Amino acid sequence: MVSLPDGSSRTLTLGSTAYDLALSIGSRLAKDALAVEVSGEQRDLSYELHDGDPVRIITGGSNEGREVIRHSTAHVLAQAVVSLWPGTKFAIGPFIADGFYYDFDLPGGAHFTDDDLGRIEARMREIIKENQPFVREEHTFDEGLSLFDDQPYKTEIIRGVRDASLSGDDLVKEIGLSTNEVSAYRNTESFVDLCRGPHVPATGRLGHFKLTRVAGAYWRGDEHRPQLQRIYGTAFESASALSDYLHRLDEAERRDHRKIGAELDLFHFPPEIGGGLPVFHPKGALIRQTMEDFSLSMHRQHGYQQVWTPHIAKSTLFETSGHLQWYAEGMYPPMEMEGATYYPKPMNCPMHILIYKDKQHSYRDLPLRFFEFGTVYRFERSGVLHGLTRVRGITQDDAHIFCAPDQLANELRTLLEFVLDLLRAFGLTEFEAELATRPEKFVGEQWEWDEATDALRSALESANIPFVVAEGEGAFYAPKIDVHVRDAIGRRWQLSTLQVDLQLPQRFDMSFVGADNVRHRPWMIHRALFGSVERFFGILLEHYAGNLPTWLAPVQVRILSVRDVHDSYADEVCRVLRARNIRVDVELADEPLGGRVRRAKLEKIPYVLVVGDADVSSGTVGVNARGSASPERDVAIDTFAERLEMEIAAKSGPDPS
RNA sequence: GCCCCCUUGGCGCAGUCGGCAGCGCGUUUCCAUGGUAAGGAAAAGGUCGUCGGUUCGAUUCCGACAGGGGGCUCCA
Repeated sequence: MVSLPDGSSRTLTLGSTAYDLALSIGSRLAKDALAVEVSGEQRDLSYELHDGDPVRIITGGSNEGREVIRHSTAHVLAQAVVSLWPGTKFAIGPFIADGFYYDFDLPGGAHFTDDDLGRIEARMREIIKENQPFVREEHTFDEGLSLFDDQPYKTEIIRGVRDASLSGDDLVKEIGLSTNEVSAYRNTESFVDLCRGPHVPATGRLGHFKLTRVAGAYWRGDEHRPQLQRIYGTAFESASALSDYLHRLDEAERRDHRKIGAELDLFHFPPEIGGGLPVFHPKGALIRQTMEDFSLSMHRQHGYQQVWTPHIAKSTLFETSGHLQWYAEGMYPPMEMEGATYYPKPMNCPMHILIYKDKQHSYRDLPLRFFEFGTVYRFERSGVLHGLTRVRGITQDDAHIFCAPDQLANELRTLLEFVLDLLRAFGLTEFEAELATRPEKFVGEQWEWDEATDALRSALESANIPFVVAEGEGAFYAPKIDVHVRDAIGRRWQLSTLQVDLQLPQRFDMSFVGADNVRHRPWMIHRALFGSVERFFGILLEHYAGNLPTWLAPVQVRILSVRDVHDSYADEVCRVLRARNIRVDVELADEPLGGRVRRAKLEKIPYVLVVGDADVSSGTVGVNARGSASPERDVAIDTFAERLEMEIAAKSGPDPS
């Protein structure tokens, strides 16, 4: 007798397997079943059930089902590669968020090329067609070591599991083997792979897969260890689910901010300047300035004072701040000048601290909030640069708040509300936060950490957004909150960071005079809301697929005259709108209307106004809004302008399309 | 930095099994006067990323380098 998730139970004959159970419920379920969860542990369908087991059948459409499919497909990939490159050492092949990968060490140091993917896929399809069973084998550690004695990566894993098992470490679970023996899955006489399982019953259950790319990847992610050849792929339960996924990839490609940036003439990366150093063209600069202006006005409303600091400073400043000690590999190399050594600044905080320290502060001054669009330079290895989301010259919307310790909690609470308000104004509405707490190696006093962490936690609780605690993920000097957002197609981006700094005030010997007429140490909050202006710009372009809301659009309105006799009226409408600070341009009648409308649409301009005979005589315009199915005729100019002004003030519309 | 891929007019791409290169968009000019996603014609525009090698001859084959892209690592 076993129990099912719906509360019912079923009686089976002794020795029945999970597959027998599925079959007893329905032949359809038996056909869809891939694996089973028994007492919270995933098992194969061939698993023999025991009396009283709580059982849940795993089918293809679920996340767990897909994990099983992907993991099993990874094994097929490994078998295919081993058969095509005899002598290959294979490492690990897990499922990942949207697919799976497998890492290989090819004989003679060979490398995969893109062309190999097709050959490997073809071999995989043969293996699937053969409908090879996945047969689970359980071995002692010693048996495992001899079974895989020609597979050094496998034996390394087995030894790791054995040692962890002996020490009772959690690592055992992490690697995926949960008892003091090892399990393996055999597909054929010659192909067997170390694995926790579960797997689909046979390769015939697979087939909706695609290999996507090849990459180099270091064994265990350690660049000092051998570089392996990785193949990425994905797999689904059905052809339609696979094709939906491939469409989502196309959608992400369509939204790529680098592509949109080129199409809309917003920015580019001149090789003459250097990798990761963008230039913003007039339209891109306008968008960026609009973002920054709005941010600055919000900061002023929230009690921030704007400051300005230089781009380079003497090495002694970064010695005091500790950057040269802790962050040197992220810094640009130094410049020598008149006997002193200068560095481009990697962060703005030391300079803001110097502004604070220029005079003595009373508790009455606090909190002090210094804000700056500070451009910092960080050395990023060439391989990690990626459009605007990963650059070497970064403009942070950076501020440092200096407060008395008893002000911290309140300051963080209002700050977090501010963060969310600002992001919402940019159309981002789904937030998830991460609270990173004290790591094992830390500086400072335990009570300081506890107090700062509690203040961060209570800010999160009062902001009412979902958050997870990342135990031990904080920097060595401070706990922090990272705010993540989901964009229009559900991708997650890390944006804002709020960090309570317990160290810099001390390193710079900062102080304020308290009500007790004694000097105290202020606490400091680092915070950036966009994170980096460049990165945020790129994320917004992807979120909106280039269809920026009217307040951000570089050209808000384009006016088209129907025929050349309407040109002067078009100019007149342009003057009227421009006088109301609306960003508008005109394209006169030098080609047919359809072509000009099309071009304006491709430029993703929010409103296209068409003016012809009827409009000239009655002072109206035809309004073609981005995303609307049909244009609106005979709208009075003032009516349109007022509507537009309201929309700009509300930072809304028109709908993207 | 490491692995894989890419580099042909402003942009997107063909192509040359080695014999001095083609399309579409865009640009310019002329014609067309067109009420909502491409009107027509003509012209201009490329030392095929750079340097070296093989060859009678290289944009094509080989090598190095540079730039870009996808990953690894790291992070905003």
